[in-house]
Amino acid sequence: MEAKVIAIGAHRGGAATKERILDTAEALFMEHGFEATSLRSLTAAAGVNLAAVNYHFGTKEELFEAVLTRRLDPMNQERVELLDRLERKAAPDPLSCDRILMALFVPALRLARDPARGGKNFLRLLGRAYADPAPFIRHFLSEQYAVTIARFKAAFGRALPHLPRKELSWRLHFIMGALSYTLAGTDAHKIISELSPRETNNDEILLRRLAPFLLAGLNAPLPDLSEVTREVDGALARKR
Amino acid sequence: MEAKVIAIGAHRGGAATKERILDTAEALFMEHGFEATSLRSLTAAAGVNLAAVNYHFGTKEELFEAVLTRRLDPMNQERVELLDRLERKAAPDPLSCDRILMALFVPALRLARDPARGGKNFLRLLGRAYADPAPFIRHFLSEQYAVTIARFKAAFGRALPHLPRKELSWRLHFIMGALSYTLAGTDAHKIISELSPRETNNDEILLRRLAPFLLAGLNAPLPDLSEVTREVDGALARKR
DNA sequence: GTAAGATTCAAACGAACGTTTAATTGACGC
DNA sequence: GCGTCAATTAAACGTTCGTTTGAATCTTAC
Repeated sequence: MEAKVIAIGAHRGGAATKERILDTAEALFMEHGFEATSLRSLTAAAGVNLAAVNYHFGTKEELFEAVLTRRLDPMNQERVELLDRLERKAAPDPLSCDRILMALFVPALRLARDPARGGKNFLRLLGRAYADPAPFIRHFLSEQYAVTIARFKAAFGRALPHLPRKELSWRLHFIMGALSYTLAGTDAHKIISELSPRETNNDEILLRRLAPFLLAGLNAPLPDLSEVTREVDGALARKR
Repeated sequence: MEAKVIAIGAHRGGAATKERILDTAEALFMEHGFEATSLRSLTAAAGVNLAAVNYHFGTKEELFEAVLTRRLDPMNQERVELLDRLERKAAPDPLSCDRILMALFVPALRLARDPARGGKNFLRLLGRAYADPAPFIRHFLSEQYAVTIARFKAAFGRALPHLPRKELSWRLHFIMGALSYTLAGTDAHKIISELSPRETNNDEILLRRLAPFLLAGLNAPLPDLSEVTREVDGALARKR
């Protein structure tokens, strides 16, 4: 009898407008970024009053954080739970890299597939947020991800015992880069080449292409840092 | 006798203020992004009049494009020239992947090393620009890169004849993602883990770590797309 | 039915934005 | 020395921004 009260029209249960704001914000922040999205266009698109954002969320920044938290918290929780489950199943052997990657990708796929949870929009927004220079976004994301990333890093460390921890940190960084860049790409693909929209919009095919690529990168031979400047300098000297 | 006239003070040769604007814009756009950088703070930091930007560059967007073009054009030209030279040296054999990657990285390294050409600032700005949702930036970058990317894609295609062209397109996309994300990361590293500033600021070590990672990814086995939904669905079903 | 509280609304706030204008300044060829 | 033109300057343009306000409206419990 509570859910029945919540209707489409205004003035009927504040939760409706609050969610309409979140949904619209998710789409507009994804499309134009944080700075370029005005509260006026946002509230107009959501069909709510201009003051509604400040009333329900406080400030524009807090709205942005609410948009991220709504999807990110459950997704990261799923990731860790899946990782735990897979690790228990593999015990006492350490979990293999490809299964760890799966624990990282599958919850993201679940989210991308579920239109009720924002579908593809949110992953794109997340990818964009990673590259946003705004300090409050960076702080927020690093806090949100700290625990999850540490957990996955430990798992990768067990799967790749020969890999120095510093090298592992870097490769995790590369993985997050390729992942967020790929997920963020709406028309970014155009920069690279002729990929049909049907290809670029299918997040599942995308991640199944990305996984082997990253897996091979994780198992790559260690870089030779002894002669750091030699060969490069050679190429440079040959130029001038 | 012409260079002598150009002095520090105002009113002496317009080229001075024009470059001071470009340098300052490079730094501020890198730090705060395009939207969040106001022409007022920019011109104040550069020590020039507010109207100077519009006078010399037309609009704020044209200024941004000028900032990018100044470094990007020579860098991409270097890349293609280096690629041509290496290919001629390897002929009639096709150039190996690691050398193609070198042709991609070395000019970027040269730029990052040269303080007179903006140093590290510009690569960070470029990485950020790749993820910026502003349409004019995306159009600009895709036009700027179209020729260069196509040239490198052809080279990779010869080095990896067994790789389907579509798969190659994706892997090039992943490479650009890891590259731009890595270069863009000022404090983005904090999200991942404990990497000392000395590590994160040394672009040379960075790229020498990135190269083997990407090289392995390029040579990864083909993804199995036949059972696209099977295993993933299994993991999903196990969840609920 | 009415009081209390939550929500919506129109309107306005002051500040900051990108851009334009008109006047001023300096350099340079004649 | 003077006219020409490029460059700089201070001021203002109109617009848009995020946020706040106080009244109006709806919901809910008694």
